[in-house]
Amino acid sequence: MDVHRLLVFREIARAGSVAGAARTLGWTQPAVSQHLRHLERQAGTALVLRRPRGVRLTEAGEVLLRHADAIAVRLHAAADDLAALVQLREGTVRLAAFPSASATVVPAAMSLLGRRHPGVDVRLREAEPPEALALLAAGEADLAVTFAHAGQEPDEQPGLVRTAVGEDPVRLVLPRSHPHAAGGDEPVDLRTLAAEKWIAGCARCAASLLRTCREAGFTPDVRHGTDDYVVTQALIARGLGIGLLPRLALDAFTAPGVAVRPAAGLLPRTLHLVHPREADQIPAVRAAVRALRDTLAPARG
Amino acid sequence: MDVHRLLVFREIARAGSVAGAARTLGWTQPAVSQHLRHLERQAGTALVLRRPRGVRLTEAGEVLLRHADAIAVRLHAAADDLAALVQLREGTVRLAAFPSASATVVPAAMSLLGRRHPGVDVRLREAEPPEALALLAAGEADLAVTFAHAGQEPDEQPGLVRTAVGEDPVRLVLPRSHPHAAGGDEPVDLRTLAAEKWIAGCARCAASLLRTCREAGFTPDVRHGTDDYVVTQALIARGLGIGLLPRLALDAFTAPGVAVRPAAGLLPRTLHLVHPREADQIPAVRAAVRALRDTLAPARG
DNA sequence: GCACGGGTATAAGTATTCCTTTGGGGTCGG
DNA sequence: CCGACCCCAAAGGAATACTTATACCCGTGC
Repeated sequence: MDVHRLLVFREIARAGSVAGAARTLGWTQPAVSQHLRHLERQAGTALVLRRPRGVRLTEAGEVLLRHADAIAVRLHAAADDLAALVQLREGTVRLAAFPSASATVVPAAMSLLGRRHPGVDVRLREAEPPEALALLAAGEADLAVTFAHAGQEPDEQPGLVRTAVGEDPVRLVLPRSHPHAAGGDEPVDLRTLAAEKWIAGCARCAASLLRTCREAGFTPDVRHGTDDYVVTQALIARGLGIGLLPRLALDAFTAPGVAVRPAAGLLPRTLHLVHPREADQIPAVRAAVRALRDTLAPARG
Repeated sequence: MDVHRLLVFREIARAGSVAGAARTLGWTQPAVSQHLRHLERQAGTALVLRRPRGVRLTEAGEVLLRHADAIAVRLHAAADDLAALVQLREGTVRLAAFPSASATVVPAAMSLLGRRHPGVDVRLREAEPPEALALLAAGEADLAVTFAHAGQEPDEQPGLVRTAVGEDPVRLVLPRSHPHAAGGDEPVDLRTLAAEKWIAGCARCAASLLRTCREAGFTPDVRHGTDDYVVTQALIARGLGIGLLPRLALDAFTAPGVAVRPAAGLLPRTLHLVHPREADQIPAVRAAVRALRDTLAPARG
């Protein structure tokens, strides 16, 4: 049972004649006639009776017409649903982002996306970069916002594409009572901090800290470790150490008891958008990427 | 939105991979891959994400799959319904037949058809041949049982095909009190009846009566006219005239007060089945034709 | 009565679509 | 690292689809 022929048959029934169907289809009459013949052969029964002024459906033809109509309706519904997705009148993006982005640029981007495409639904899940990549690989997220510290090769996951969308500068964070707390925008010389106690972040942040200090000529005395930038700042405010934090984290939250200074030799981290290779063919994902990029562009540099 | 591609896509979704769909379809993998590519181009969005061990549907793919499933269901239903009609598990035949056939061979044929194909529904409508042809032409009947007297050209309706299926001999009907009432199977000589009063039937039957008598050398004195073979016999039984009736009418009903004799020179009428030209491509009609033919065959001659 | 205009079908030829073949890239598991 | 399996892209032959050309049938109107 050939579906195309069924739809041609539907036109015949609608027009009441083979020639009429040919006109509405923009074909010649024999083309439609052949379709009808093949369909009748497949069906094993006459579907129409040829009368002087056209054709008239047989019982089998009437039965077939009802099914053909139902199929045509479904086909239109499918096209409509797809159009809604393509034109971003609906759709869902499952987004994974690391905490400090989730608190700053991601909400801003979601808001922008919501203004541009009110029908698109975004579901955010907070995840550190490795977990975010795992979510993508497992098909549980469509798009991830990740970062990599300068000089660190980000793990390349097969099938995922990564695009850099901006840099997040890293700052020195000190207790307010620290001798270097004042000084404004003047870069601090890291070598003057060789004897400090340090607080490190996640594994890759800690590696970046070690590398930076080594290039400054010393090995830091790391006393504490935590992923959480609120915890980090609480420790620092109490004078339990000093640390490095990216600007996004400080934008999200800066504790009253700490001072933030730039320092020479601090390499920024790079922000990335990651998604499955063909996911940029998905309109909602593409729109989310655009919104994130547009939001992050001012943060660049 | 190409329906075939939609059904191929459905196989991809079912199999979970392009290669798997190709296996179930008996095609090569690139064939299926091209269908998918075209479908995605038409849709304007990715429908699947290519993963190491196959593909995974996107949101748009899931939406499309639901519609494709619905279409496939309808398609199977259409095939099933057609099969029921073709295999005569159901179907309707609208039959038109003239009165004496409707009382004799047609019920027998309907019974035979009902035994052969219990699912086929027959609707009988009694109609003299001209009306029966009009019903066929108007599409209100599928098959007609008609007759034509020997030597009469039946009206040829365009688009209808007529097949002779037997002959119905015509008999002389007399009052029981008539001098010729006795005599059994010995043919009566019509010329001995030139002085009788006659009762004629329908227009064409009357014409046949006139022709027969003329060939016998006289013009009949037609006193009464009626289509109805019961009325005809009532008149004859009362001695109001004599007449000719076909055997089918006498099979249906023979009045107690009449005698039936063969006569030399009485030409039989021919029974016909008439239907629209392609209606023999309709299984239920074909089955009804067979049943009628099988029932009429013994009546032949 | 016969040409005309509507409808139908069939036959043959050209186009197009479809599927296969071939070759190559990517990822997983031994 | 190789083999198995998945995917894609490009090119060619085969099948299908549509057109052209022709003929038939029926109702109508000159």
